Amino acid sequence: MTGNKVDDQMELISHFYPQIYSQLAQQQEETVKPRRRRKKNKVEGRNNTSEGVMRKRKLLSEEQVNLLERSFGDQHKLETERKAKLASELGLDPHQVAVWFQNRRARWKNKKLEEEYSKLKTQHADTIIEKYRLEAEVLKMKDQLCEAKKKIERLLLERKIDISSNNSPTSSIFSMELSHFSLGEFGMEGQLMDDSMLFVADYQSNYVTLWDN
DNA sequence: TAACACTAATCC
DNA sequence: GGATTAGTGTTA
Repeated sequence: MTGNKVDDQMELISHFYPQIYSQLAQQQEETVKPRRRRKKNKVEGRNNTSEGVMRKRKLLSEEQVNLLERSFGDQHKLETERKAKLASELGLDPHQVAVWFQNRRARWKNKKLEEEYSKLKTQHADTIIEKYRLEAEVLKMKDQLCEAKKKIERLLLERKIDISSNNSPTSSIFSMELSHFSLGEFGMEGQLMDDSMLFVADYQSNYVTLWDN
């Protein structure tokens, strides 16, 4: 029952977190050894229960469980002294108290494991969402870059046309002004160094070569 | 020998 | 069928 759940969790971890999975798998390999199965309907040992006789499971009272829970809340480990004290307080066999603590620790561990797993699952989902958001942002920025390039090309074309058609002294001043241009809508400013090289400053004033023919 | 993992048996 | 109690084998 519990084993299958853990197997499912391991499968998911192996899918989403291969690195973590390999670590866990290694830990499991180191700790889990093959065990022999217990035969069915053979209750023996303590209380002189005879072979083949069905075991009667005695449910603990609410009061007993409450005290055990409080004690477990204080400390998960059960020392011999505390076990004897609890057993006498509850009117139980010290072995029963030990078994109860053993089972309680197992439940606590399972719960912790499930919590850890669901935390990992949430983190994974958040990471996927962030990945998609960043991918969309990259696409948007690529579009912006493409538009900026088009605009710059138009400006360069206009400049060339101006230079060739207007050879007056003012044309050089005009071209100087044109060599520095603004692409405010793209959050950029550009500086044309010559006909083939262009530098663009972004918001942080980091100059990058936009293209270099 | 206690703690643990696994399992069966039982209860609800 | 899930939760609980308890038996069994292994390990440190």
